[in-house]
This record gives sequence, C-alpha cells and structure tokens, in this order.
Amino acid sequence: MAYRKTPAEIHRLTAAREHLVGCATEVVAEVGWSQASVTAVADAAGIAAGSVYQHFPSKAALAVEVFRRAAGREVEVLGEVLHGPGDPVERLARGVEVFARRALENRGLAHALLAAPAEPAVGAERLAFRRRYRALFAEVVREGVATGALPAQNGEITAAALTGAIGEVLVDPLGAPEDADTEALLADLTATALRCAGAPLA
Amino acid sequence: MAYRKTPAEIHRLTAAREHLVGCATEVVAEVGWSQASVTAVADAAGIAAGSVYQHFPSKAALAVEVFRRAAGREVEVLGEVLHGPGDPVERLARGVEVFARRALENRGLAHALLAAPAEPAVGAERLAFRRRYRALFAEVVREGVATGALPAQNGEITAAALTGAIGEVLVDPLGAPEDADTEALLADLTATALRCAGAPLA
DNA sequence: GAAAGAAGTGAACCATCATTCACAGCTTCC
DNA sequence: GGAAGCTGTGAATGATGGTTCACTTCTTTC
Repeated sequence: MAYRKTPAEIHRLTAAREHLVGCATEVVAEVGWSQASVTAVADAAGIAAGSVYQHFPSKAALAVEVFRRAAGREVEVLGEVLHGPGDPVERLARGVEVFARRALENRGLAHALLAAPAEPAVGAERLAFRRRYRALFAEVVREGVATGALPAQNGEITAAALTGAIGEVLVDPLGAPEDADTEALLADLTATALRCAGAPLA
Repeated sequence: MAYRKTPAEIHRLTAAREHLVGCATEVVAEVGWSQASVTAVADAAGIAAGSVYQHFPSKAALAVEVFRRAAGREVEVLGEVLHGPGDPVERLARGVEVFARRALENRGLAHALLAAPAEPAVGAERLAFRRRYRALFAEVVREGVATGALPAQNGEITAAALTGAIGEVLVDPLGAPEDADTEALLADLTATALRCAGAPLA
C-alpha cells in the first residue's frame, strides 16, 4: 500500500520547484517584490496559485528562496575574486568592479536585491547578506593593512562603508534604462572604493 | 450666512494638524512605517481614525509629510555645516560627524528615515532626499578638488558613495539599543569618509 | 438663542491578496 | 484493472487596514 515516489517523479517535482523559483526570480526582477503577487508568479510559471503551496509553505518562504539563490551567487562570485590571486588592493579593486558590472548587466535583479522595497522576511535576508559582503570586504581590508598596502583603519567600518557606497552609487543607474557610459561609471566607482580603503592613487 | 473661520479657529486647526504630524513622527520613530497604521497614529494623537482625513487626503500624504519634515531638518543642518566656515575638508568632516551624531541621538527616527521599509510614496521621497544629500556633498567635494585639498575625482560619485557609506555604517548601530562607544564609531566613520574623498590622513 | 455650517467620530465598508480546500486528474502498486 | 495516494486546480475564505459616511458635537453668525 505504501506509495513511494519513483525517481522520475522526484525529478519532475524538483524540476517544477526549480522552474517556479526561476520564474519567480524573473518576475521579481521585472516588477519588483511589491508587485510580485502569488498569482503573478504562478501565472509566470504556468501553474495555479494554489500549486505554489505544494513547493513552499508561504509566499515569504518562496521570496526568501529567490533572494538567497540570487544573492548567494553574488556573494560567491565576490568571494572568489576577493580570495583570488593578486595583492589585497588589486583584489579589492577587481571585486568592486566585478560586483558593479554584474549588477549593471542584470539591473532588474540587482535593484531587487539591493534596494527595492520588500516584505520583512526579505528585508531580514538582505541585512544578513549585507553582513556577508561586509565580512568579505573586511577580510581583504585587514589583509591590506597587515601588508602595509593600506593605512591603519577599522576594517569593519571600511567594509560597511564600501558596501553602502557601492549600493548607493548603483541605485540611480540601476533605475535608469541604459547608462551612457558604463565604463566611466565603473572606473569612478572603483577609484572611490580604493580611496575609501585608503589605497594610494594609481 | 457665509461662515468664516475665526483666527482662533484657524490656529486651533493648524495646531491640530501639527500635533498630528508630531505624534505620527513619534509613532513612526518607535515602531516603523509598517506598524504605523492610521488607527495607531490617530490613537497617539488622541483623535479618531476618520479625523486624520480632515487634515490629509490619505495615509500616504501624511506619511510623506512626516518624512519631509524630519528629513528636511537633517538636510538643513547638514547644509549649514557644509556651507559654514572652514576649508572644504574640515567642513566635510564636520558634516559627516554632525549627521551621524544626530542620527545616533535619535535612532528610531534615523532608522525610519534611512532604512526602514516603507510604502512606495515614502520610498520615492527617500530617493529624492538622498539626491539632496548627494548634491550637498558633491558641492563640497568639488570645492575641495578646486582648492587642491582633494585629488581629482567625480564629485557626484564620491557624494553618492559618502551618502551610502554613512547610511550603511549607521544601520547596525541604529538597530542596536545602545552603542558601546559612540565616539569611536564617529571617529572611524569620519576617517573613512575623508579617505573616501581622498583627503590626506590627519 | 436658534439656525447653519464645519469639524470630529468610529463603526461599517471595501479592496487586496495570501492562504485554504473540496474536487479532478495522474501515478503507483498489487 | 482497480484501489489508494499524491499532485494540481482555482474559486471561496479570511485577515488586514485604508477609507467612507451618517451622525454627533462644537462654532459662527445674526
């Protein structure tokens, strides 16, 4: 009598879940959290509203999953660059540039992750991820201070400042449809970030 | 038959409106925008929920008024410091310090103005005010570049970075009930801001 | 002091959505 | 092939909270 899921069925279910998360991410990137109703997301995924609850216990849980997936990718990429080869200042510069470039290449999503108004659960997640960005930056800053490439400073504060500065500089461009000169923006942002950490001018 | 408001009555009305705005500000500072329902605000002001609509056409209009009043004061104070006496770098340092100190002295309100989730109308207002902060900072940075006290840079970008950096550095302390060492935080934040603008170390 | 008009009240109204649930359609198992 | 159990459906449900409105209370005017 016991009913056991066949591998194919399991695969179908997880695929459906992945598809739902993917579609939800697209909807959020396009219209923001506030407009991403359960109905809108379900429609985008081609399922009924009620079916969302086969995969997630609540809308908030789905939203958190969407956020974690997308933000997790960014943390990972940033971490790889910051832990990669090169001296601390170089890595910091590349980290900022890569982060900003990826945001500008995927504006809708970046805006949703960084700035768009969201329900409390997502807000909490945003805070948590900001701490992770901060921790990554703080590490590199402390390294730079240790090697003497950067002046003595409170690495945590500098890291928080970097996180905030990057977000704020990007907010306007993220809202605009197309930026006139992305490269110039990236150069200016990177330069500002380096100054913020006290790196000598190139 | 024409009914004309007596001066005393006009005064009473505007006083009631002021009182409402003041109470709403307190409520928002204490519980945030999301918890500040019309009923809660009306209760705090000692009036009925319906009476709110004698003074404002909608809850959003009241919220915007609350935001503008409070944020306007900060812009004004910051502007006075940044336009005050002293060389650009000194003024920048004092501006950052004064801004942060005021925020830390009135944490609830500062958090509501800078970071707390809010309805779209308030979000738009927040963006507008961030542009004003940015414009103020940009002015001083450009001055500093002109006098040679600061290295060549894109003043707008630096100003945006300063705005974001200050906000981000303050977010955590604003959430905490009481900070261990406010003065150390202020010193670190100011130092970071100066580095961000490229000012030589003190 | 009485009529007329404005402000104040708060319970009812209404719109919006997340969530549920009775039912239909498939899959598994024997 | 048929019973049992799981997934999918989408209209109904329910909670929330801003807004309205018939009514009361206060103010002005003559």
